[in-house]
Amino acid sequence: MTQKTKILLVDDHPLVREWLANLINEETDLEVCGQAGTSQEALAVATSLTPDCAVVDLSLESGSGLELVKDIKAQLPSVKTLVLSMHDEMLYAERAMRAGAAGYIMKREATGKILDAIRAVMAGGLFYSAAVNEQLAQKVVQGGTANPMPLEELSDRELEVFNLLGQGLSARQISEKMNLSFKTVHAYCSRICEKLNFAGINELTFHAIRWHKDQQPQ
Amino acid sequence: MTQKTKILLVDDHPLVREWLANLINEETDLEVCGQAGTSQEALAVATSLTPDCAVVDLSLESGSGLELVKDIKAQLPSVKTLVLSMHDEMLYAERAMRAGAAGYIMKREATGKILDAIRAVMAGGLFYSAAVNEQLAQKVVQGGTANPMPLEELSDRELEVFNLLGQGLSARQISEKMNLSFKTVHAYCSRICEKLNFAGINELTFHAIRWHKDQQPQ
DNA sequence: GGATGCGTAGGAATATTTCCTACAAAATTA
DNA sequence: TAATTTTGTAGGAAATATTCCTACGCATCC
Repeated sequence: MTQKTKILLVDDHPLVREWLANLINEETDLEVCGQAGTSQEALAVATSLTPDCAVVDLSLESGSGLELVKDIKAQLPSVKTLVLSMHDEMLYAERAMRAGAAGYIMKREATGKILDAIRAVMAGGLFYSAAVNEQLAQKVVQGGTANPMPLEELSDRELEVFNLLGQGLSARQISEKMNLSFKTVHAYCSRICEKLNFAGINELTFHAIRWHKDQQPQ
Repeated sequence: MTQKTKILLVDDHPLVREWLANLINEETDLEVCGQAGTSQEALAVATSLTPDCAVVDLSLESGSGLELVKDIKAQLPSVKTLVLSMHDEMLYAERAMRAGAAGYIMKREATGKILDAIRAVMAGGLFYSAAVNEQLAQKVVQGGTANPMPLEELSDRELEVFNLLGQGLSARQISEKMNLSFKTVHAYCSRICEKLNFAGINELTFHAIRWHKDQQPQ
């Protein structure tokens, strides 16, 4: 063996960091070269230690883990990033992917997965766990890049409805506001669901509300 | 030393469980006697192994951690329960306390705290971390300030439904997840609407989703 | 030792959602 | 330009969901 793979751990739970460090340091080909609890710390440490791989928890207290992933990608493109998350929804997996993460695993998953994932990304691959992949496969747009919510594909009216849904209006209220038959609004909803790959109005509304909230700065 | 304190770990993240097990087993006076990832498992294991203390994660995937705490209290009153939570708010600390937990600590907190907490509850005491205590004190001091969404008024089950709603689940899905008739879930929804002054499930869901989003640091 | 709150749930009347179908105008593509 | 797809619009029927009521045992609170 020439050199161990140097890993930087970024997680604001000391517990998780310690546990991971332990796990990793028991491997002969991997070693933890540094730890950080915040994004700022992480960037500083990463710059000075030049790890091969950064394992980043998405839900950092100060600033978003996603931003950190982006920053690492921008400032230290040679560092592979593996995202650890406690969210099992796609929402984050997709965002992580777009942010430039080479892998995404959930804390719920088995221990060994993490080591596998590190090795997979170090081998130049991507590691997205099975559950994520399944869902992702259905959402892949042509060209290989997965787009989390291709709102650009919505027509003007569809987007209008989407936006109104995000404000908490019901389909009926929207139809009144837009002076349309509620049948029309439902037709829009169906089309939006198709385009965005949602199962029904429930899922649609959920994402619309979250999206709408993201739009508002604060 | 006569006997090590036997501890049962209940958390649906294998990572956290392993980490905790490691941490605990390094102590001379403590030992992990069993682990569980679900409420059902936890109750079964607890019954057969009769641990001295159960460390329970509040946010179990199947069923609520609060319910588990109550069940343990009811069926195995000799088992001390220590609640681990990733929520830093009072909302859950208070409920945990009332459900019969002897302690409440947040995953964010330092490692050593957990061991301290276990020893504290085994010594017959209560362990609620500093932050919780402070907030409790403040709450006692400043009496009635107008609260836009008085979630404290919700009962445990109502809050559970509110939270699930915020995750984007429909009433039906919630009824399945909680193993209740959907009628019951609807009854909860009505009561929540009354207490929170919402017009219907639409408004309720809207606020639940936004609230839920605020809870996640992201 | 009633009154109130909680967890649970059934019935009936409405309202909403889903799934289809339809068609003219506009846009895109062959 | 002719053919095809996307938009904006909406109706019908069947499946579901929501609302509003009622109910009942158990806890807890005054």
